[in-house]
Amino acid sequence: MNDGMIRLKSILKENGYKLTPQRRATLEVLVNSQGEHMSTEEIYNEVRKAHPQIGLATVYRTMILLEELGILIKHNFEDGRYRYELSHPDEDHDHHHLICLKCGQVSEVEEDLLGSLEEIIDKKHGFKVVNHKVKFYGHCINCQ
Amino acid sequence: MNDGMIRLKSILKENGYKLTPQRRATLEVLVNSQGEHMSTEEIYNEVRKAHPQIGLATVYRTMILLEELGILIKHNFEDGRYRYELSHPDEDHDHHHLICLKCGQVSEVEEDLLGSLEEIIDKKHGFKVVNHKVKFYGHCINCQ
DNA sequence: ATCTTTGCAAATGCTTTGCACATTC
DNA sequence: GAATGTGCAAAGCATTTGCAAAGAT
Repeated sequence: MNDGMIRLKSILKENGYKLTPQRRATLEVLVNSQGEHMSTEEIYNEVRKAHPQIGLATVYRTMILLEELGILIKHNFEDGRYRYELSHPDEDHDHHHLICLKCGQVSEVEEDLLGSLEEIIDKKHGFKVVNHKVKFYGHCINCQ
Repeated sequence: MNDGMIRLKSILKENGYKLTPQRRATLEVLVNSQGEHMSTEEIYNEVRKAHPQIGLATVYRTMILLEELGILIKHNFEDGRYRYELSHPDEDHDHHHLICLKCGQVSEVEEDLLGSLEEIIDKKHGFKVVNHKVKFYGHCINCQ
């Protein structure tokens, strides 16, 4: 068990959950697919390769759990299913996504740069921002 | 028929669609609920008051059509259904939304202020932004 | 022993579709 | 009268749930 898995296991334990073989297999798929945004069914199909008797409902339940614990970020790219990615423990806010309107490719942006906007939102609306989800739609470098 | 409805009718006509009584009733509900974010079923229930024999499928089909024409903006607030609002013809980008994590209230922000971020995205990624969807999660003024 | 987790199948709930009829140009 | 739009009921499909069995502490 590597460092990352030890960290995840302790998050589960702190919250009263166990690192079962099913959950571990699911986490391993997620760790090995960093940068992708997999749907629950895609994850299930991967997990099954290592763990053939697992049930789809278990993977669904695992996704819900991991999202509640902040281990996963849940995305909606409007294709009829939710997609997930591991959250980065050192990022305090979710990163932004670029979605190409032609080819559908999803890529990521590290820059945050919403500080000044969030300050204005606090001053004008009295709203304290905890997190944000930002998607940019447009044309990627290959599709212009 | 007021100015707004005339504009909407001409958008439909330009694209080869008719302003049927069902579509008009649906648009009227949307015009009269500006600032809200209604689900298709909620809209259907309103439309039925004026137009009792309308079918739910017709409203669903109307939402798809109006979104394709850019008349409606489709939102996902993670409550299991899509919600819609009229797009403002003078806004070139969708406005941002503030979502309270406690009470669920959704409010709107006029400020855009993503110009510099979009410039960086163009320079670094060669990605040409056409539109964006920005949601801020946090605590509204009443829930702090 | 008790509490948690799983697998299976069935249920749920939003949305879409097939089709016959109505309406519009 | 050809194309477009509608209403209804049925189908689709991602996700959730009930429940009995299995596993962990």
